[in-house]
Amino acid sequence: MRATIREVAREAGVSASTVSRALSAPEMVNDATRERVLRAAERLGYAPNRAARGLITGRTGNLGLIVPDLTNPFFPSVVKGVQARAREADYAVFLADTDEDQAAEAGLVRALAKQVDGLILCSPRAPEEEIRDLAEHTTLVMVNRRFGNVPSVVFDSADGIRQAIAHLQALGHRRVAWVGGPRASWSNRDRVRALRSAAGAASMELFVAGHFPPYFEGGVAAADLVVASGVTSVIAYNDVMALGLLSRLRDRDVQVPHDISVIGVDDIQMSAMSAPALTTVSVGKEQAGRAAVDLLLALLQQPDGVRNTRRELPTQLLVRGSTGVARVT
Amino acid sequence: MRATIREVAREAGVSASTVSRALSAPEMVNDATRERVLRAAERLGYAPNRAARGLITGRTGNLGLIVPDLTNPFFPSVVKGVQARAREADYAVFLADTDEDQAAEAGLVRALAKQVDGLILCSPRAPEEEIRDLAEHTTLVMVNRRFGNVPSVVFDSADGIRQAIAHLQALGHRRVAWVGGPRASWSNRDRVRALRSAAGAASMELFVAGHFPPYFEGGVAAADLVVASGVTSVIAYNDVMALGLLSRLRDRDVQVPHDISVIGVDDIQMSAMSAPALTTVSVGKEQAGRAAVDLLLALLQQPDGVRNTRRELPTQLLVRGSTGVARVT
DNA sequence: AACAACTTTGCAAAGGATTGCATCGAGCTG
DNA sequence: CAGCTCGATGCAATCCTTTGCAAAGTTGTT
Repeated sequence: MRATIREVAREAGVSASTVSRALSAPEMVNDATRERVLRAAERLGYAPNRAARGLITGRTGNLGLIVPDLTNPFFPSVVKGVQARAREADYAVFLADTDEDQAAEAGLVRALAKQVDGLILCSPRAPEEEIRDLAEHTTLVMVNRRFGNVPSVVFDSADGIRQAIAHLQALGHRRVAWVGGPRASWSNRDRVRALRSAAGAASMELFVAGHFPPYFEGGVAAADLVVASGVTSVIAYNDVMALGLLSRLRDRDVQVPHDISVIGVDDIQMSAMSAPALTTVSVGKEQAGRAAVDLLLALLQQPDGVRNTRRELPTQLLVRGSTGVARVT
Repeated sequence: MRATIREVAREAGVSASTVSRALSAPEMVNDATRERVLRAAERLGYAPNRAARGLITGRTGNLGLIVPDLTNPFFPSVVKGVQARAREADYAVFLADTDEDQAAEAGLVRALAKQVDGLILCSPRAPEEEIRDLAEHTTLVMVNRRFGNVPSVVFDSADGIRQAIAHLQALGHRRVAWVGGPRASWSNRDRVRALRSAAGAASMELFVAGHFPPYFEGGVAAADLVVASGVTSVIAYNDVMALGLLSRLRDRDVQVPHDISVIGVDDIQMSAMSAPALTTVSVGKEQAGRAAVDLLLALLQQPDGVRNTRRELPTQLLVRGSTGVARVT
C-alpha cells in the first residue's frame, strides 16, 4: 500500500540505511546521494512509518493533552495553542477530556502516557499524589497549576489581581467582594492570596463570598451574597462566573457598573459580548498552550539541562464597561 | 523499562504467542492457562506496546478528529462526544484544529491520516475535491455535512427549522428574516432550503438578510438590516450570531421579544444565559460525536457491510425568552 | 609510497507484538 | 487398540525503521 523505505532504497539505488539517514541525519550522507534519495522518496510519496520508527527509537512523536472540561471556554484556547505549536514541531496531539471525573482521569492518563513522549496536564483539581506519581513515570508539564518541582506554565494572576485592585481603587472603591472558585483549585488559592495582599495594601475592605462552582450558575448563586454584603465592587474567580453575576444582578435591577462594578478573570470570548462588556484580567491562553509545548519539548531533548522549568506568563487588566466610579454610600 | 510480552510469557511459563492470544483471542487458549497469563500480566503491569502491535496489524488504535475552530462553542461539545465514545472503544483521539485555514488543512489532514485508522471531519467549508480525494485514501466520516456518498452524521436541521417556523406562526408572526452563515457552508444551504419551504408552507414572508461570518460580529452586523426590513421575527444561522443580534438590538433599544423575536440554532451554553435567554433549535452535539465514532468503527470493522452510512440526528426547538407574541404592525 | 584519518555506504540486529503453520497430546470412534 | 479429529500451544517469520559496526573508498601526511 504505502511505500516503504526499502522501495525508496531500490528506486534510488542505495540501501535502506542510506535512505533512513538521508531523511533523518542529512549531514551523514553525500550531497548527491541525498538528493537522489529525496527525489525517489518524493516520487513514491514516501513517509516514514511512525509506528516502526517509534518501536526502535522509543519515541512516538506524540504529545498528550489532558483537560478537565472542554466546554469550559478557557480550555479550547489552550488546546489551540498546544495544537498549533505541536504541529510546528511535527508532533501530533492526543486530546483527552476527563469530564471532571477524577477517578476516570487516573486511568485515562495512565493509558495515554504510554502512547506519548510527554504529557500536558491542565487539571486544576487532580489530587497531588496522583500528579507526583505521574511525574515520576512521565515527562510532564502542568498548565495553570504549580506543584512541587513539576515543570509548569502559570499565569501571573497575582499581578492581574493587583491591577484590578488598583483600577478599583482609582475609581474610588473601598470595599470589594471575592467570588471564589472551587476550594481544591490551585489557581483559586493563588488568586485569593494575591487579592488578600493587594486589598490589604490598598486598605480596601475584602468580603470573601465563599467557594462556588466555577460555572455561570456559581456566579448566579453568589450574586445575592455580594449585594447583601454592601460592597461596591466584586471580582470573580473567572469570567464565566462574572457573567453569572451580571445576569443575576440584571434580574435584580442592580445596575452595573453604577451600583456595583464587576471584574472577571480569563478574558473568554463572551466577556467582550455581554452587556455591559466585562472588565477582566486577560490571560494568554493560547500562549500558555504554546509555552507548555515548548517547555515539554525542551525537557524531552535534555531532561536535566532545562534551566527554567517554570514559565510565568504576564496578565493584563482589560477595562471594559462593567467597572465604573464607585457609588456613594 | 516497561514489561514486554516475553517477560509475561516467562512469568507465566508459556510462550509469547500464548500470551498474545490470551489477551486478544481469549477463546483460543485454555481457561487455566489464560488465567495464569492474565495474572502474570497483571503482576508485571503489562500493557501491549501499541507501536509494535500497529506495525504488524496495520492498525493504530487511533482516530483523528479535525475541527475548523475550537473556540467556536459548537465544536468542543462534538469533541467531547467523540472523545468519550472513542475511549469506551479503547481508541485514542488525535485532535487537529485547522484554524479555518483551508490550505493548512489539506497538509495537516494528510499527515494525520497516516497515523490513524480513520478520520472524523468537521469541516463545513473544505472544498469538495479535497474531501473526495481524502475519502478515497482514508476511512472517513463527516459531521454536519453531507457530500456524495461519504459516510456522515448530520442534524435534521430542516425539521428544527420547521419547528421554529411553526412556533413563530403560532405566535402570530407573518414575516421572518433569515440571517445566513457563510455561503460555502453546507449546513447553511441546508437550513436556508428548509426555511424557504417551511416559510412558504406557512405563508410567511421571508426576508433573507444575506451571508455573514458565523460569529457574534456577524449577528451584530446583520441586526440593522433585520430591523429595517420590518420583520417581527428572525432566525439566525447559529446561536453565536443570534447572540450578536440580541446585543445589537439591545443597543438600539429594540425590545426582544416584544418588538422582535429571535431564534438561533445549536443550543450552545451561552444561549441559556443571555438576557433574554435564547430560543433555539437544539442539536445533540455530543451525540453527533458519539455517532460519528460508532459509524467510523463500524466501517473499520466491515468496510462494505455497513448498511446505513448516514445518520441523521433529531433536532428540537427549545423555547426560551427571546420569542414571544408578534407585535401588531 | 605507505599509512592514517576520515567520509560514505551497507550489513545485520533490534525493537515488541501478531499469526500461519507445525506439533503434541488427549479424547473419541469403530 | 488403532486411527482420527480437534483443541492447545510453540516456533519462527513478519511488520518497517533505526543504528552500531564494519567495509570500502578517498584524501592527506610524512
